Amino acid sequence: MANISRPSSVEELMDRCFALAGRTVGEIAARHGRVPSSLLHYKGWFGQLIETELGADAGSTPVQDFTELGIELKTIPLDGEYYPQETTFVCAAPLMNISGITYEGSNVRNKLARVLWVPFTGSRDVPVADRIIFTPFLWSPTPQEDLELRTDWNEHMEKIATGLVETITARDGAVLQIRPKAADGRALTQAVGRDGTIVMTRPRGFYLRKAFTERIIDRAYSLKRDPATLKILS
DNA sequence: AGATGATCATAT
DNA sequence: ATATGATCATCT
Repeated sequence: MANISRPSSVEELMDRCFALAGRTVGEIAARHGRVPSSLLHYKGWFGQLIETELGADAGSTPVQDFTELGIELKTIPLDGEYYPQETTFVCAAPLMNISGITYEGSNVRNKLARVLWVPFTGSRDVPVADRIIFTPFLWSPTPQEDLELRTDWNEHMEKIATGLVETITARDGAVLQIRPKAADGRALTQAVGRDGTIVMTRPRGFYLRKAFTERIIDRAYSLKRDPATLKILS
């Protein structure tokens, strides 16, 4: 596989995106090696494939995928009716040394400031190689969406700051939830405890609820779940 | 059926 | 262990 350079402009990045639109994963992956039959053991495979195709080179460093362009890349699987099939991981939830952190300066705000969404077929009954890449699009939170995110973020961080991490469940947060994010259930990390002490707990991450990303998809594609308008996806 | 909690791969 | 990339699968 030849290396693909970083796109030097948003236009160049989007041109590469449009070249992927409507094509199958099998076609795109042909020059990258074999396509897994299931994503069970390769959960991030598609995301990494698209990163490579678009010229992202951040690797596992903690920066945006396209730093110079200020853009974060997110692939999102859609089910048979074009609804998000999974929640979207945003970033790890800080559980220590959080005094002074504000929503404005948070990782959540930064990551979601400008996102390049790459929707694709997520249905498990469709072979990975046959899945379709829909038209990618750029998104930034509307003032309303930013407020929704801020509200949830503040609520979650207030609990974390006061030693209530363990009381947070995935049911909390209207659009932004907190769930475990680790290799397995044995992974532990430090967190603020009840009396300001340090306790060990499971690492957590911020995730966007499907109802939230569904609105984003709807807006981008002007979707009203009307079969007649679905063709624009491919 | 859909959401919550758990888990999978790789690099550093 | 933490960062990146996420989806799986059990439970309600």
